[in-house]
Amino acid sequence: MPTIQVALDVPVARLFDYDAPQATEQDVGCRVLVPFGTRLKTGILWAIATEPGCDPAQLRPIQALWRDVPALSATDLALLKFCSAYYHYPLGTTVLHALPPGLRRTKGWTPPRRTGASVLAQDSDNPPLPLALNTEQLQALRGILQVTDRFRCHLLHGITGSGKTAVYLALIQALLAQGKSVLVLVPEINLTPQLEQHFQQHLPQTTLLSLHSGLGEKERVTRWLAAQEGSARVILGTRLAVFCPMPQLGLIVVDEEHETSYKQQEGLRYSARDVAIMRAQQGQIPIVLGSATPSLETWLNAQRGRYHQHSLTQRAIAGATLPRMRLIDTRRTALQQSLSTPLLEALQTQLSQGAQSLVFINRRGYAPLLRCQQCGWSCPCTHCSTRMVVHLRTNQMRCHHCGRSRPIPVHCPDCGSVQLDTLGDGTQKVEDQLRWHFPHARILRLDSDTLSSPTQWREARAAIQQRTVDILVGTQMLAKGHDFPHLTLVAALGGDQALYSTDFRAAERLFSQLMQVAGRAGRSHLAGEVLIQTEFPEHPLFDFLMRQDYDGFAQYELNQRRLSGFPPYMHQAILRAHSKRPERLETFMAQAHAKALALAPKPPLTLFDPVNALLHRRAGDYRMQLLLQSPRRQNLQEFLGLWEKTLTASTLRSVHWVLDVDPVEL
DNA sequence: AGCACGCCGACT
DNA sequence: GTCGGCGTGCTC
Repeated sequence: MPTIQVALDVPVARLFDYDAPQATEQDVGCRVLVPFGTRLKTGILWAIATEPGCDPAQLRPIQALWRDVPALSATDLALLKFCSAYYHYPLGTTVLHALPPGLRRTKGWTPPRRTGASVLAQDSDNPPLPLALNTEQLQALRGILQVTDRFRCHLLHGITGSGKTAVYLALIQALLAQGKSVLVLVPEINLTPQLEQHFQQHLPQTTLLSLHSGLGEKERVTRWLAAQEGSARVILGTRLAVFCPMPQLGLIVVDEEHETSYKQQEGLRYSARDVAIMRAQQGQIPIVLGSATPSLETWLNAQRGRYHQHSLTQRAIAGATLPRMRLIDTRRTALQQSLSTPLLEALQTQLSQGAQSLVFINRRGYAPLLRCQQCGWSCPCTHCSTRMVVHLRTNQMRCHHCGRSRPIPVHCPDCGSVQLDTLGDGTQKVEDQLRWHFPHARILRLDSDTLSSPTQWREARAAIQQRTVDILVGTQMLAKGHDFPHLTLVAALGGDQALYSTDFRAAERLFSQLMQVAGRAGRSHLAGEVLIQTEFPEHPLFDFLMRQDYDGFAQYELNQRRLSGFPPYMHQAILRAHSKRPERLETFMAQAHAKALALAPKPPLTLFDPVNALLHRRAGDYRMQLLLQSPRRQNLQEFLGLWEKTLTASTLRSVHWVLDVDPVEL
């Protein structure tokens, strides 16, 4: 009677054995329903075992073996096994969380009644548009297509508006013609509808589906299955799509590869970009990482020749040029609240010419701070070690970390003073200031408070395209990947707090963010202008930014990282722990530290002391962390393997912990 | 993670 | 006398 090993969604880093008389090798990768303790659980049949790895008396028979959907392939399972090992995360949890939630239920899969609704209507009246590529685009295309039958990692480094998407499309067409499927990853759910429509127009005969967390449960399973059985040939998805089974996969594209949203910040803390690279390596297929401002990790790999680099240095639309850049020193310029005179003048000129402008401020809400002038009280969140943000429109103070809200106080709860001031700017305050300065302008604010539904996005995009808006005010939601052909002025405010940050990646992020937002200006034949207000014009970052010199910036910043021993010259991992009970958390961290010391870490490996997280308390949880680093990845991985075992053995009740390998936030 | 079991305080 | 707190241990 065969015994099977089952991967289950339990935080125990081990497989569980069951009796399954009906199971064969063909069923490996199938879903099984098993009794677990007093309950039933859905698991994945991981392997057929010749003999049980536990006392045979403990074996229980499975409840059901589901062959209702295809089994995960050996390749799919291998990728998950790799992720579990690399991120030091329990195998069962890794495997189950890679499945869409609809396949994790303790019920079999019943397909929805209506079918085909998910597939875009294929418009056979419109022939595929014959793609016109410029010399650089063709060169990149040919370079990438040179070798498609084995692993190769390509960096497509193209300035904003250089037409990276057209290169992706041509690549997809070429791979589809070879009978292959393609996986395209994008950083944000907001980018999928646009790109999906664009791709579908150019690939009218191809079934193309998007895959992201915004879909309904049934829909997500339906699309996942379409990819798994091979009927969907192109999958366009957010980070979770990196685990989507695709039997004929011939190419992976990671658009905006530098985006931090590829990194999952809870549970299995994977980087979809890195998992995509591992997947391409396992499948022996090419992968293309695209960006105008590659991450320094990727850039260094390209410099070292590990990745093949292709550059697009020209804007794709003939006659389109890069925008003029201007820096405004806010210490030496008159400011009317947060807006400088040159900025107001530039906006006025735009308005009088009927031209469209964008004011970028990467902070939503009205103001980040409400402060009592008498006693300094500043509305701390009761559950987080942070202060609440003023949201004037809804008359709320809101915590951006736990989501709690309260009405805006009329007087200070500590001293009773009614002199409460707002400090700093958010999108709402800037919007108000602009309305005051330009009462006749049509102003549209775009941030996650106004753009929470796809409908709102669609309406906003339509308004921008049809030029019924003069000034857009928005956060980075606006900066990514959007093509606004009428936009000719971009003004960026308040990037300065990034330069006060203790995070060594702050400059890299600010540079890339400002390059992205600057890139929204003058993408078609209209010339663009970019104004950047800062208190620190002497920061070297701005020199490179003014020249839009990514290469120079990367070289400068890499040198800084090398000198100070930071990534990408160093590999890091963080033990992150949290608990409602601070004393237990401290005990756990002290023990974890002692255990790490007991493993006698040798020189290339550095072990730091446990410290409070930057946000020490979040939603009522106390948080601490412990950093480990080594210039050699293998060295770090080996140590983590040993340490992880001792941590698992001593897990204190009520303390939760994870290892974060290759963290992007400290 | 759930969910049992088990051992100590204030209530019908 | 028991209801219920959470501290501990197990799940094939």
